[in-house]
Amino acid sequence: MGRAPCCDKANVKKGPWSPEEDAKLKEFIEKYGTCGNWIALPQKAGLKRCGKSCRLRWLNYLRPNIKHGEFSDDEDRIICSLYASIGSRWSIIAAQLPGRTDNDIKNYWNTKLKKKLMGLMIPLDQRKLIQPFSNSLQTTSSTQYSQSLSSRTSLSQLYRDCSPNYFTSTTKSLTGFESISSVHSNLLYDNTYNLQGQEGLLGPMQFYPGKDKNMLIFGGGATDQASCSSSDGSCNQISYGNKEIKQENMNGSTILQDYLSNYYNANYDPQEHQQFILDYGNNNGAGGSGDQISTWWAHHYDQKPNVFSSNITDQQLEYDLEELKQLISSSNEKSMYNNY
DNA sequence: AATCGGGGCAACCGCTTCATC
DNA sequence: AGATGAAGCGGTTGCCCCGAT
Repeated sequence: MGRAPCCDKANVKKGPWSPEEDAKLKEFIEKYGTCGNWIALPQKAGLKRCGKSCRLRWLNYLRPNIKHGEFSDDEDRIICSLYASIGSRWSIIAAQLPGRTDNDIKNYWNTKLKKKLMGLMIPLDQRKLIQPFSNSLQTTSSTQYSQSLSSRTSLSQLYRDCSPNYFTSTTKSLTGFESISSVHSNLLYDNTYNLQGQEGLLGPMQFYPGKDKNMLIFGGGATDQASCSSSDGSCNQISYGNKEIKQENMNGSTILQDYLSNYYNANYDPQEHQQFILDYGNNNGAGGSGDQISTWWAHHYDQKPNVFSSNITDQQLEYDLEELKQLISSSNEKSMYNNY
């Protein structure tokens, strides 16, 4: 014997609410409140609805200060951070977003945000934005490399691996990983260069040597945060905050090569190494920094590297994308098993 | 113009948690 | 401490809309 139903199912209306029903419910609650009893409310309000249905309609749609429409980037970040920390506790997540309901956030996550996240970190060659320079390189597959990255590391771990001098802190807080912005001024000062491309000056770009010689991180560029001022347009000095950034033109490719040889304490041969480039930042589509670097590299070193792209910006790195992806796939697997 | 399929979202279902007796 | 019922919650469903064919 199951539990007694909360209402007389035969006499309650189901389906979408009419404007008249909305008005009745709103008027009643504004006048008398919920009286602490949703089950009894519909009868008092003259509605042929289940109490649970009234409660849901009020909480998700009718109550004051409900926010509908597009979610902001900030809201996205909060949802992602909390989902990474506590999972699908929608009511708790909703409590951090004034005006949003748990149902709204759940729907948004399931229909848009999840897909948006899963779409990040797709190798550029899969997006058909960069044509591989040589067939042999194409078969060494940045897909394989990115798969091996996914299986062994997270994006934040990758940053730390690749730039051990800068990423000493691995503190993970409730809201996610420490922003890399705090170390950015050092990176900019040491590692910002102008890249001289076939079509002229590409830079300024930042690069960070990888722990693995086959990996080079490029991205961001200083243009997001930096300002360049000069009367003749040569842009020899760039300001970042109060700091002036040293710049050199990498027109002969020797500076990068020298820098990397020095960094690795060994002769560095770009044709042997650096077949994989992680391009990060918010301009890594066609014509973006990864595309430009790939072209630049090909021009100077006679081979086109595989570019592994992440649409992630420093501010967005408050949650761990790879962990989120794992969470998403594991929850998908779980619901798949539940169907059997 | 009709049909189809996918996406988005409101609403429902049923399980869990909480409060009260 | 256990029983009961209401509220809360998350997963799922089903309808509507819109774009593609």
